[in-house]
Amino acid sequence: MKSVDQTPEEARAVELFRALANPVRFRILQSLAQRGECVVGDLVLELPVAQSTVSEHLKVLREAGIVTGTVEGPNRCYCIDPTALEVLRSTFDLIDPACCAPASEPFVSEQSITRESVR
Amino acid sequence: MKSVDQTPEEARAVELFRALANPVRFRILQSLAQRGECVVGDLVLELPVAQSTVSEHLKVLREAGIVTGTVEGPNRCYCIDPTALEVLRSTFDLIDPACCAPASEPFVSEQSITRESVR
DNA sequence: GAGGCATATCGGAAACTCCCGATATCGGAA
DNA sequence: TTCCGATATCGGGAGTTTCCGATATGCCTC
Repeated sequence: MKSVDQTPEEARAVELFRALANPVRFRILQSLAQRGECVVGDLVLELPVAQSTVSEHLKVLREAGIVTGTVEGPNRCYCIDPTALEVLRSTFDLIDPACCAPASEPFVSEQSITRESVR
Repeated sequence: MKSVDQTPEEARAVELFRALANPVRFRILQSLAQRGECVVGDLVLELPVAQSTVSEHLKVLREAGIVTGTVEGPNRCYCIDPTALEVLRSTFDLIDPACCAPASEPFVSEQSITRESVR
C-alpha cells in the first residue's frame, strides 16, 4: 500500500470504511444496532465463525472507534458508539459533488449527449 | 473469507464500503467530487501511483457502481454516480441503533453505571 | 487459592489486495 | 492503412487480511 499522504480526516474516513468493509463485522454491527448492546457469546452463537474470530473482529471495530466495550462481570458487553456513526455520515460530504463542486458549470454541454457509457 | 450468507442489501453495503476503504480510491472520489468529472490522465498526474494502478482503482469503483465512465475520443471521462451516494447514505440505517433498535429499554438500568470502559 | 466460564491473544496457513512494468486495445489523425 | 496517444488488462511479487485451534488472561464462586 502506497502512502498518498492523507489528511487526518481522510485517514479517519478510510479507516472507518475499512472496518465496515467485511461481512462478519457488518453483521456484528447490525446485531448491535438491533439489540442495542450485547455480549460476545451472543454474537458467537449467531455467526458462522469461531469465537476467536469474533473477538478479533470486535477488536478491529473497537480500535476503529465504532463500538465500545464495557466489563460486566466475566463478560464484555459491546454497543455501537453513536458519535462514530455521526462522523461516518458527515464523511460523505467529502465525496459528494453536491457539497464539494465549485458550483460552476451549471449547464450540460451539448457535447455530452454524444457520449457513450463505458461497460 | 467465510460466507455468512448475506442478504443482497448487506452484500451491496459491504461492497460499497470496500470500494471506499482505500486511500487512493478515496482520493480519486474526492477529485471527482470537486471537479465534477475528469479524465484518467488528470488523476494520474495528481496521484503518486502508476497509470495502470489508477486504471485498476477506477475499475473497482466502476464495478462497485460508484463512478461511471464515458468515452470522449481517445479518453475516458469519469464522474461520480449520485445514486450510489444515496444508497451509501441510506445504508447507514442498517447499523444505526436509532433506526434498528426495537425501541424497547427506554431506561438505563442502574447496573450500567457500575460498568467500566474497556481499553 | 482452585476451578470454571467468558473473552482475548498468539502462531501460522490460505486467500486476497495493492502495486508495478510490460503489453494489448481502441479511437482519431495523418 | 498506419501510427500515436490514452486507457485497459496481464503476470507476478510483496504485503495484508481473515480464519482457525491452542493457549493465556481475567473475573467470579466456592
